[in-house]
Amino acid sequence: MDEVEDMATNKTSKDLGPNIKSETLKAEILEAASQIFLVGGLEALSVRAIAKKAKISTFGIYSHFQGKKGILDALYVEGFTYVIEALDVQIDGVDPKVAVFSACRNYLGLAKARAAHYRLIFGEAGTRYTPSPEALEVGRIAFETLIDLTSVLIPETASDARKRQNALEIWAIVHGFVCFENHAVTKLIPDVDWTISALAAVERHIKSL
Amino acid sequence: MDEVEDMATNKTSKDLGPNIKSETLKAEILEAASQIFLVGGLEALSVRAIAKKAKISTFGIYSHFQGKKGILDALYVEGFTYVIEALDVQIDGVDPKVAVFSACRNYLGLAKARAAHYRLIFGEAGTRYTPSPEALEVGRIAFETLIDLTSVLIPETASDARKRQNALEIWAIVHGFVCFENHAVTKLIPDVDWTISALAAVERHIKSL
DNA sequence: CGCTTGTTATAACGCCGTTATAGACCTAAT
DNA sequence: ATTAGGTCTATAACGGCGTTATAACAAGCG
Repeated sequence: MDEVEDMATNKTSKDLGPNIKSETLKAEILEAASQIFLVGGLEALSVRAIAKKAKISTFGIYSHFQGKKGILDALYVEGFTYVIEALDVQIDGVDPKVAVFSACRNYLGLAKARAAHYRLIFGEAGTRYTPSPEALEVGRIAFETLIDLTSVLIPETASDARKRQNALEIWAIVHGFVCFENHAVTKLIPDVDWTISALAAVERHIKSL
Repeated sequence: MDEVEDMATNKTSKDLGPNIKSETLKAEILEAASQIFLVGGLEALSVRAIAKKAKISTFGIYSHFQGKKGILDALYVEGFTYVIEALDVQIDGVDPKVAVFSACRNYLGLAKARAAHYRLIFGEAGTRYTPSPEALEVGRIAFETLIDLTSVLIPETASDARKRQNALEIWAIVHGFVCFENHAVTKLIPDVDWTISALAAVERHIKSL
């Protein structure tokens, strides 16, 4: 009896082992990719560089992530996850304007601290990369989160289209200023505090509501 | 006397010939690049593709444009030149709001008709491409043109910083909506007329002035 | 004609993402 | 213990990229 149970336990343990190892390795690969991306951006993110940092061969990128696109999808999800986190501010019992301002500040901070992620989710890779449906879903959730947040600024009776337009307007303003801060032409404008400028534009918008 | 003049003329003619031929070839190379770019964007714009379309070897890209960067600089200049043209609307004797609206419509149209140029001037190539000082100058001129145009909306006594902020706000709005129209997530929103949405946002901004 | 200089086609270089091949390892059956 | 089959993965190769080196060609001069 003891021998039979012993063999069964060993077999169960061995079945779980590879799965855990595979998930751990996948996480290590993604961590390596994130670190390279954070410092060197898309240009530094080659499968050879990731494989080297994760101490595997390039083949591992394909078996665990189905290739570079899988890596980009994971980073895209990371990028929009950061956006969702930035928008996660206290709404209840807080002045709506203060809440939205706080979120915008978070967003501007994220765009700076995670510049590569930000550029990725805004299409730096161009037509060479199309996000997966799963990645797009996280983006959609982020947008819904933005709509919910910014809706506190307008009457609850407003239509869905109105709420969406309001969210898009605020997003356009903030995103626009993020772009100017990094744009080859506008970043050369002297004596501009881009955060202050962006928040001033948001304030103007809020006052117009 | 006639023979001396004849030889001098021949020598002058021969000196001019190569220069004209070089400029013509440079223009043909750039035309080939523009056509490839217009249809296939940055991804299709390889030196081999340009060389093939211009019926030269890749070496010609280097001797005439000092490499791919020179091509990108020329396209960057083209991109901002289109922007300047879009902003070139009648101001005198026209309602300021109508003038700005007209320019915004032009801008939105340009962003659609010249999508690859637009993406290039807004950084699609990322850190792999840095515009030359000459290219940046055209961008600066475009921005100055935008400031001049949008200043008709505010009092002449406004400070330069105020005029600049106003221009940035309108630019952020319009650019933001251009981005959403093409963004993998937001472009999936059903039943959105992006031009109408963008112009509505601009109108809200103008009313807030 | 031979030599020198300038121009340019073409192959090679090192990089890229990806795939094919070979090798290593494990398991089951005999 | 040996063999066969399956799975995983390192590594080389493939075809593309931007760029440079090499060889070939053309023009000019003595």
